[in-house]
Amino acid sequence: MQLRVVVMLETDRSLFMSDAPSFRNPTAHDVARLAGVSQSAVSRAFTAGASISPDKREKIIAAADQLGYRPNILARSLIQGTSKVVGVVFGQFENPFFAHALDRFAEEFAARGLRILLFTAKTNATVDEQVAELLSYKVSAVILMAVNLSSKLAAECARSNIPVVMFNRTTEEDHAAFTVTGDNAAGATAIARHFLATGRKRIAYMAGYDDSSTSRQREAAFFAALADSGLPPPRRAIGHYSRHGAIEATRALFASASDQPDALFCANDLMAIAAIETLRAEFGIEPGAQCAVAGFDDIPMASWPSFSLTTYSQPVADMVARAVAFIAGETGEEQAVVVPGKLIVRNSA
Amino acid sequence: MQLRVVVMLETDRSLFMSDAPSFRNPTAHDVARLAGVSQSAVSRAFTAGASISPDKREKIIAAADQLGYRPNILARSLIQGTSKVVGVVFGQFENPFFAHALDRFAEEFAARGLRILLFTAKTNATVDEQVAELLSYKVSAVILMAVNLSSKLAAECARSNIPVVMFNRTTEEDHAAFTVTGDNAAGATAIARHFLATGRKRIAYMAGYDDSSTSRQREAAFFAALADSGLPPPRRAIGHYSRHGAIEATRALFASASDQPDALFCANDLMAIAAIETLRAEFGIEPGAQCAVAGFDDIPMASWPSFSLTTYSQPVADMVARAVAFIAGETGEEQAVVVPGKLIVRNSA
DNA sequence: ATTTTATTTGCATACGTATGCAAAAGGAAT
DNA sequence: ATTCCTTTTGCATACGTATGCAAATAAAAT
Repeated sequence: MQLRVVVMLETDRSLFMSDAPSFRNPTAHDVARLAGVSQSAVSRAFTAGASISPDKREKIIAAADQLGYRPNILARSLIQGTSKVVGVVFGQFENPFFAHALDRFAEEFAARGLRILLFTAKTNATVDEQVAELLSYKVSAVILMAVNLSSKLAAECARSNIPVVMFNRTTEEDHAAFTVTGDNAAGATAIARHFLATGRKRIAYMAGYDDSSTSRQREAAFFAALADSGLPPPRRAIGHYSRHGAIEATRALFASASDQPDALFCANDLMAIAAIETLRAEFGIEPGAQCAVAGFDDIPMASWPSFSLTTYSQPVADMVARAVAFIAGETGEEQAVVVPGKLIVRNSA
Repeated sequence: MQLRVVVMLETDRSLFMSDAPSFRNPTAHDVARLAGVSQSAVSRAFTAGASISPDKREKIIAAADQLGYRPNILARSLIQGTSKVVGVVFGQFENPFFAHALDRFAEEFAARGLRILLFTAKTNATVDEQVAELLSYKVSAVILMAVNLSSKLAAECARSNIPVVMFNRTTEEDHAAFTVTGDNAAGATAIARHFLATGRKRIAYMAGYDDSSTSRQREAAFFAALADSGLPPPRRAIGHYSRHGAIEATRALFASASDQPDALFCANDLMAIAAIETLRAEFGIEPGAQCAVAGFDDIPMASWPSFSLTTYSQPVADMVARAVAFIAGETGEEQAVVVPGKLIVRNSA
């Protein structure tokens, strides 16, 4: 009677064990044993273009299916010294422009058998850490979306032969990274001319961040175009590329009831839309007539009837395609690609 | 003299090597050699809580810095049989609800030293492939956002001891996955009661997908609540959880000028906002008065003045926290978590 | 000074796959 | 039948790290 109890305990434990963390996935050796071949053959059966006879491959695949075998990508990457993974450092979830770009990247990468290892960085300070860790993963490329990388880490990437792409940002350092942006100068100039052509005089600019190349380039070209026409430098506020920041910036710009701007160029659409809503809700200003509002990006929301935002487009799909082409080595020597967009005039200006 | 030349050639070659594609990153062995210790010691110096004296660790870290050494995570994961990576399968980039959730996941994971391997799946058919590949990466968990997994693959994950979380979806199969959702039934019921309390009679429902548990649950509860009050089953259209689909669905529901609904419940906010805009732009209907519109999620956009959408909230941060807690093993035996939200009444209904 | 105990260290091996190399097998050509 | 060429196959090793184990060292207790 007592023995019986002991046996039950034993059984119980072994059942537990097979369910427990110690479960071992089948390896290429297991498959090889079952199929009566060598481990090398199994490896070749799962490697496109490897030298193996069709019938043997078939036999191996059958054995693999039976065991539920699946090659361990970590082991493969360890040998090959590189993984089919691209590191993406992402900052701005709030902005649909980047969400869309991430979506496009995912799709383009998938078509090339690449995966995305996603890192998020709220501050530029953390970007370096993230990229450093990406190196440990032997990623085959790094994409920085709307964040800046220190030249120290850019150099480290270069040393490890890992291409770095800055998406929608540029860098002063030469050869630190491949950059792909929209045409910030042309876009800002087009917006400025449009404002001037429609008789705007009291013009304001809402920046993103002061340390963002994108915002600085748009600002510089915008200011220059206005100066060319003899206008004074526009009033200016910083919206931090966020809705919340843009609302505050709008309040600041329009606080003085006696001297409100009659045109506002925001460094991106997200902020421009926030400005439009704030003007309507808090100042009773309907954008388009009394005050023109323009953005940058042409995110899908810009065309929604509620906003009908005049903006300069950044062709996300093209930009992503250029970045991916660079990573795939399908491109020349150029280090900075500028993808042209176009002025899209809607009701807001 | 000649020896000297040879030495220079040697130097030259090694310099060349370090620049060329075949550049080899320093390994733990290199660091060990430089620091005069064993490779094991290097490994221990980089492993928290490992047995190593403080001064030796210091010496090793110094040598590592000098060489630019960084542990190869692939090798580590290979030995340990698991990587600090969580696979996320993501479908809906268009919907800010999921973008926000992804952001929260990224942050919670980062705090626990976990990384995200991102897969996108436009169709449910591809989800199985993606998850299968995730298994090859020895991820420590799988998160499915707004997609369904076949029970076959769920079983395979279970066999490999990889926890699976379905975010904002449920499954009929027992123990196939941990599911975390908002309170679809309570939410839909609350919306229905709100419609009834405000005297709505010709009520319509816009579904997401027919095979989405979320949409089905909301629909069932909504229909049941209306039936309880003796109303006929609402008119119904499918919006595919997309803006485009929702616009078409709205047109279909309001096509007959003689018999337009006076209330519309959309399975999520994204569609509800599209409906609001379509009603305004194409039917001259201002939501709130002539026709009530309600959504589900309470995405940030719902509170924007342009929409002021009545909705039932899904607390993203809580939902994500529950999912992460499950993965981290900080939770009990429950298989399905329902996080309550609340009815948020704004101007649209 | 000696024993006991705790801590640190290196050795050796394992993780699961890819791949250079040489042997074997299969075909083609003579 | 023999040679030659092509394809297939297995052996052995390497990738870079973690870890059990025993030896060595340090610290504590007697």
